[in-house]
Amino acid sequence: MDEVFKALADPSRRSLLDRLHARNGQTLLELCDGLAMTRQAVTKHLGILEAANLVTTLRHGREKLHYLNPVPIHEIGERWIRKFERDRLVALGTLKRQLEKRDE
Amino acid sequence: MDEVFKALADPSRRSLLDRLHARNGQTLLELCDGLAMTRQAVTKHLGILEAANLVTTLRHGREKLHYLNPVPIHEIGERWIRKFERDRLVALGTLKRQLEKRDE
DNA sequence: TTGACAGGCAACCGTTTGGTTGCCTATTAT
DNA sequence: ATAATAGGCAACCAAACGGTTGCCTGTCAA
Repeated sequence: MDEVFKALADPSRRSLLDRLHARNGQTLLELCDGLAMTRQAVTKHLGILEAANLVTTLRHGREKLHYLNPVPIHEIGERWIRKFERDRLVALGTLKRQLEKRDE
Repeated sequence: MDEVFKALADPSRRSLLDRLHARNGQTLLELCDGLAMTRQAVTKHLGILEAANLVTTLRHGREKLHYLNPVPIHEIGERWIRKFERDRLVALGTLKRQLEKRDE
C-alpha cells in the first residue's frame, strides 16, 4: 500500500499511468515520446510503478510492452478513500458543534 | 492535486489523518502521543497536510485544534481513481487479446 | 554479418525530505 | 508574579529522490 502511495506521489509517474490508460501496452520508447526527460529516467519511473504493481511488463522480442494494472488504484479507493467518505457529510456540522462545546 | 498526492505519500501523515478520522479536533500534543518522533517533526507533517488542505486548524487559547478535511481525499477518488475503474473490468481481456495479436 | 534499434546498468549529482536539537513566545494556572 | 504548558522557528543532517551521462547487451533488418 505504501509503495502505491509513494509511486502515485510523482506527477511524471501519474502521467505515465494516464498514457497507459489512454493506450495500453506501449513500449518504453513510445512512453518516452514527448516527455522532457531521458529514456533512463522514464525507465526508473516505470520500475517504481512496476514495483508497486501498477504496471505489468512483457518482453516481446527486443521491445518491452507496458500494461496498466488498475487493481492497486482500485484498492486504494476501496480500502482507504472510502473510509473518509462518511466524514465528508458530517464534517462541517461536527466542526461547528465542537467549536460551540469548547467555548462553553 | 499534486500537493495532496505528495502529502498522502508519507505513512506518518496518513496515520495522522487516521487519528483525526478516529477523533477530530485534536491538539498537537494529543496527535504526538505514542508516535516515535519529536513534536517538531509532527508539526512539519501537519504543516504539509494543512498546505494540502487536508487538515484545518483553529487556535483556541494556547492550544491548536486540528480538524480533518476529507474533501481533497474525496476529490482524488472522484477525479482520479474513478477514471481507472472501467479498466479494471476489461484489463485482463484486453491483455489477452493484445498478446494474441502481437504473436500473429 | 554488420548496423541500427530497444532497452539495461551503474555512477554520479543537486535538491528535497524527514527528522533532529536548541531556543523563543504566548497563554494559563498557582 | 512566576512557573508550567502549548506551540513556533530556524539551523542542521543523513538519506532518498529525480534526473543526468556513459557505456554495455540483446535482437532484428539490410
